[in-house]
Amino acid sequence: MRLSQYFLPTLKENPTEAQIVSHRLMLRAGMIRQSAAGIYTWLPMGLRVLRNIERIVREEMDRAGAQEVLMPTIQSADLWRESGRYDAYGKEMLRIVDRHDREMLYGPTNEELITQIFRDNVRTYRELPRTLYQIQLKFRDEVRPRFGVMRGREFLMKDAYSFDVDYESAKKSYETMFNVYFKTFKRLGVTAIPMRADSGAIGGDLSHEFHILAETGESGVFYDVAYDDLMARDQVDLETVSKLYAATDEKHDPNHPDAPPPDRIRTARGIEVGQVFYLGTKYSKAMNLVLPGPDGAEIVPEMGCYGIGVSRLVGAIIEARHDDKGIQWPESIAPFQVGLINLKAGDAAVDAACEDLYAKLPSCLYDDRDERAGVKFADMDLIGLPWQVVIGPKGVAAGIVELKSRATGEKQELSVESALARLNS
RNA sequence: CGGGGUGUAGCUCAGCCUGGUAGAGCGCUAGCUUUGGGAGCUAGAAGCCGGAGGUUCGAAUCCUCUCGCCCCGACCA
Repeated sequence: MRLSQYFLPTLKENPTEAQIVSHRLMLRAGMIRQSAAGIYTWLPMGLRVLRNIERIVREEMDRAGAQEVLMPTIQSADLWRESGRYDAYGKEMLRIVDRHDREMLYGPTNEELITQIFRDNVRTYRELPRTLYQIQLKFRDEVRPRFGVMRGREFLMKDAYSFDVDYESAKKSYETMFNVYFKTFKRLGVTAIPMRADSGAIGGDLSHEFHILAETGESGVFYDVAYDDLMARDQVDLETVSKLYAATDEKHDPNHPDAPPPDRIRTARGIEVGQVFYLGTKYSKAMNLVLPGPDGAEIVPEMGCYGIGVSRLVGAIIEARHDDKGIQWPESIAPFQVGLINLKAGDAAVDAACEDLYAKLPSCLYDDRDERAGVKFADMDLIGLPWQVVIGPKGVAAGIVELKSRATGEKQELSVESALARLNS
């Protein structure tokens, strides 16, 4: 993509509406624009990141055997009356009346809908276990939206639902998802520690929250130092993790039987980006999801639900990865892998060298604008692509380009060939 | 939902107290000069001063109401 053609409205100054760093950077880097309190438009740069996160989430869910569906955002109130949540949910639920005076709502979550789908379309326990998921917009009418995309009212969420014949099987589904989360966050380039959690309004008992560690996190977290090693692994099992202590400030109890001695507790701040719940039969029972079981007797499937705040992750990852100049994207979700800076647009030799390299880089944002060098460096640092290639008249004359890592700031001068080899490896 | 702010040009803000008909910096447009870390000069364009009432000869400024947005708290992916 040529920057001269790209819709990328960057800002030099911080908009007053944004108070925290990820929100500021997302506005300044031209990723989002606010359209109403807690409601955002995703501009091309932001959308690329959002899609990349989605892609990784989707790949890991699919790999674990979950199947993607897409449920509507607007649902009928009657469905929610079946579970009793239409009245229980409160003002966070956005309620709508259609032209026929039917009561509708914009879904804040989807247990009811997915349970209905199962009830209406599954005939026997032999079809279990199944895990379905979707990546869809949700709406929760927060009293006080804030922190940009991290605490919006409209947000993009991956929500998954598992159905099993019994508790043992449900626990396996839970563990599978637990591992999916572990791998997903790892691929996203952040450390997300699973903490024992309350199950909140959704209900159930077995539950973990995944918190990304970031200095600006909303809640304080306390965890066993053993997590440092654990997080470096490729896979974890639930048994191991269940024994390790990790809690947010509201649940933290130094006297808890599992709590390690004080010198083995790490204190940090965290942003919740995912949660896994074992729901039991709360919804299946309430909504009369009943299947013929192995011995002919009826069974009520055991459910689990698993959420990842996809849009929130964009902000959360920025909170975890930035410096005073801008964002530092992990390669896995970067909107482009390389930013190519032409220091003298209009100079035949420099243009030719840039065009040549641009053609050979599959994921490259080429700053071909007629701007001063300082502007280009500043914008490139702000948007945070993992690699920068700088080409100017001096370098071209000497047959070299400069390669810079955004995250480490490390620069090296290389021939075009070795720069290409480095970037394409 | 309680408490506190704030709304003036695309962005950041001054002007308001003490009414007299709109300002700065950055950005934008054009020209010249510059050109390896957010350039300089010159000339421009750009605002129903959030909205509605009221007071007044006259309102960005004073009064009333209203809407938006932000912050703290309670609540949450």
